[in-house]
Amino acid sequence: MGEKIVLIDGHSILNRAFYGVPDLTNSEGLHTNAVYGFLNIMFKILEEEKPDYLAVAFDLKAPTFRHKMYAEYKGTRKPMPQELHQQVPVIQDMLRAMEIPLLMLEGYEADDLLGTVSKRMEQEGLEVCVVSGDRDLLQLATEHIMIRIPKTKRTGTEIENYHTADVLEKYQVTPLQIIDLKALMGDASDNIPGIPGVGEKTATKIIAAYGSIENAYAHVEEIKPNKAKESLREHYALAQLSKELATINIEAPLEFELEEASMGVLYTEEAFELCKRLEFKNMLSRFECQGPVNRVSENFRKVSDLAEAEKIFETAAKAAHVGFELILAGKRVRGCALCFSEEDIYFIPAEGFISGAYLCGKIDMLLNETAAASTLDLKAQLPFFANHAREKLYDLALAAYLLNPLKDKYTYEDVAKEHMSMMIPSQEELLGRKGFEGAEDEKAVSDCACYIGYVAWAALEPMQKKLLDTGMDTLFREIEMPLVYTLHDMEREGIRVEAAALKQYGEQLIGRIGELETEIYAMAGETFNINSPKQLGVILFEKLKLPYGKKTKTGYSTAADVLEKLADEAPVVSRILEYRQLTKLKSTYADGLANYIAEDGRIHSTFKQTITATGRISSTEPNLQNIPIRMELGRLIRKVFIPKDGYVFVDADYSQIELRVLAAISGDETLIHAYREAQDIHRITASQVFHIPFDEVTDLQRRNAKAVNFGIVYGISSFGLSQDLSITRKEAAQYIEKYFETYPGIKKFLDDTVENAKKEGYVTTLFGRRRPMPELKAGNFMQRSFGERVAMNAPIQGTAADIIKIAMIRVNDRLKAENLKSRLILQVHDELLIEAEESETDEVKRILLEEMQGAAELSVKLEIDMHTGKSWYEAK
DNA sequence: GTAGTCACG
DNA sequence: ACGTACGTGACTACA
Repeated sequence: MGEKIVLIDGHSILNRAFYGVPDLTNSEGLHTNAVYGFLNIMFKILEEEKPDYLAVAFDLKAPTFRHKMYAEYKGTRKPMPQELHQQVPVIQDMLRAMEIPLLMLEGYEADDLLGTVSKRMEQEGLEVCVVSGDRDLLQLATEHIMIRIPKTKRTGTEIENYHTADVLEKYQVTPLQIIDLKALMGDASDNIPGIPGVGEKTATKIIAAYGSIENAYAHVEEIKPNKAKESLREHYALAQLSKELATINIEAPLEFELEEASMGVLYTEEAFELCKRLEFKNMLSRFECQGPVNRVSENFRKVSDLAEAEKIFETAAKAAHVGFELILAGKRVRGCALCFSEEDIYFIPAEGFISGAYLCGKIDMLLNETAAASTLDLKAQLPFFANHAREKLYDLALAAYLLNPLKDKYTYEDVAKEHMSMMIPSQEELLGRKGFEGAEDEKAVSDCACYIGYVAWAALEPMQKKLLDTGMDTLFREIEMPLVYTLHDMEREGIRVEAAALKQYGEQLIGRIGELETEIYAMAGETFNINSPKQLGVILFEKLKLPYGKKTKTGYSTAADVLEKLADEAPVVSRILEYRQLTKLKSTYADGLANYIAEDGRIHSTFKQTITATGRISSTEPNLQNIPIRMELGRLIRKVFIPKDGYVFVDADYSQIELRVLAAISGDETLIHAYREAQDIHRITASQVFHIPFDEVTDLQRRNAKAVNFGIVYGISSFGLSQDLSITRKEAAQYIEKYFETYPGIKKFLDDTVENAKKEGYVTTLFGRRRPMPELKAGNFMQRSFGERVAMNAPIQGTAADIIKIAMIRVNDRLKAENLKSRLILQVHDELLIEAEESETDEVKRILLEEMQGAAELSVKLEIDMHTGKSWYEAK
């Protein structure tokens, strides 16, 4: 068997991939789906063919000989969409990085280059495989040249293969006759004209019978049907032109050295970096076995001997810095990972003479002795530690979050990839879905732990440097790291919930839900699942023929704002709205929360520090940051949140923190002054914007001003404001214009922020937190506008988040420093809730006021509203 | 697993 | 012309 070469039709496969793979975008806003699909097809072919040589052909922009022959050639072809066009240089860079030669020649199309090279290679005795989405290439098929046409189907990519015989079988003509076929039937996609009145069926019959258009023309009188006969007679010249156009030139003057196409490693460092940038996670795993990266695992050691473990901890304490990770299986310590050099990478399992408690104690000690230590996800490990020095401790998951808050996970393999350019297997790959809890493969457990320890150690230096380079070092050390301990304290404390009262609340809802259900079915004339937007849509908009407003991807929208507009049209609508409200309260709050009440009668939510793009924290299992308050019925839920005996709740929230932050960081004199002057910022805004005396501002004017104030914080748009106020876009635009006239500093700040975001690719908060802004590089209006709003909002929301984080740390620390029994238990973005021992109430209030107000020194004073009560309901 | 909806700041 | 306010998490339905 001779050697084999694979030749790929670059544009054609890229095109096919573009339409076959759903849209993908990396965090820079680069579209990547076509590149991704291309590589997948290429790798699949390479795996199947295992060729000795590989090259990819591309068209150049310059006109080809076909343009000279036929002015309209490809003239009317649909231009490539921008999203695809962007990806052409990207795939070319990728192929170059993989050291695959690109075949390009001015005046020739990729087809011609493929034809030329495949014929030359065939002559040299090679097996040739040409990959294209374009059936034109079939004319090249021979015994030794196989044409492969990938088709994207639901089940994946299937590839049709054609040697001479396959073409004959499928098209009833020889490969070369494919050209004649095209000359008759034309090809819309290639702008080959063809002759009128002849389709695929007739063309095939004619060519099968006469062999070529020339011979067919010689026997034109015999041709049937009549329509084809006339057409051929009349348009023979056109058919000849088409034939020439469709003929692939196999003698292009292309310089091609076979040796350069020799299959190399493909997985070069450069290709790896590019894959990383494009965020091709799956693709990266192909690089896994390459290079030195995985050699670290040769130094992994499992240590089960107590004396040896002692020794390792001793050596670790003297190291420049140490990476560690307590390996947890649910509530059990399964061991610990320790790393302090490229050679010293250990997993110490909690078995035999080594107990979990021993390991926890050793790490606590180690942290007090060591110069610096790093780990991933410190908060998860804190329940197992007693006390240790905090200053030299680095949680690298947090560092990774600060460096790019847009990712959805910050696992060790992710950190390794991002910050060490290293591909290592993930926990799931090593241990399966259950992780350390279920894993029985001892070697895998040890390896996984060692990988974690190694990354915790090795990533510190590059990440520390990046934090310094990005100006986020202080934010990391003084806000995010200390906050870990604060959040852990809050999680451990939890909040007391009266189970019986919660149950009662739920039961009280059931009756009314049942009533509504009956009424809705009666009004609809049938029973259906009211909770199904799909079924509900059918009832409202088809059966009851109500006018539908918005449509969603899948059908009619039945969202509350749509239904509210229909409430007057049919009485069933308001019942549906009420039904929705009540079932929400029942399922999410009454029943939902009950499942989370722990043995101690309290709910311990988890606060997540690495989720939001803006720097806020989030709350899960359950989410205690979205307990109802706006509607009275929902608000009543808060009566079941109560302080423990002898305690009260003290609730403090920042008054309009985001708008104050905006006033301060924009430096707008008028707005800053307004905040110094007046209590009611929305009223004074109305007065200033509408040029009327403060006392004469109507409620409507105040409401409008308030909406504009909110809109500004969200990254204003006339459309959004018009929706909110139910006014026209024009009116909304006028409000905004007047607002900006009144507060020119705000306008300048927002404009500058967007401009700077476009230039730098990110925005920052007052404390240096960054949010990357990939959206702004995107071409389409929708995405770009979204990016602009985000750019305006992120510094505001983010700065407010920074401020309350500072306040939380200080409040929590001070409660402890003053030996108080009162504890911080909740944060709801601009609000802190403290469970205060009754006699400490005044001191707690003082601490809250001082630390919340003092968290940041702004040109606008931060005001705090405070309430106390015997339930969360009362304390608001 | 995704889409739609709705609770909060 | 395009068609959304910014940031989250939980629940239900449905493929």
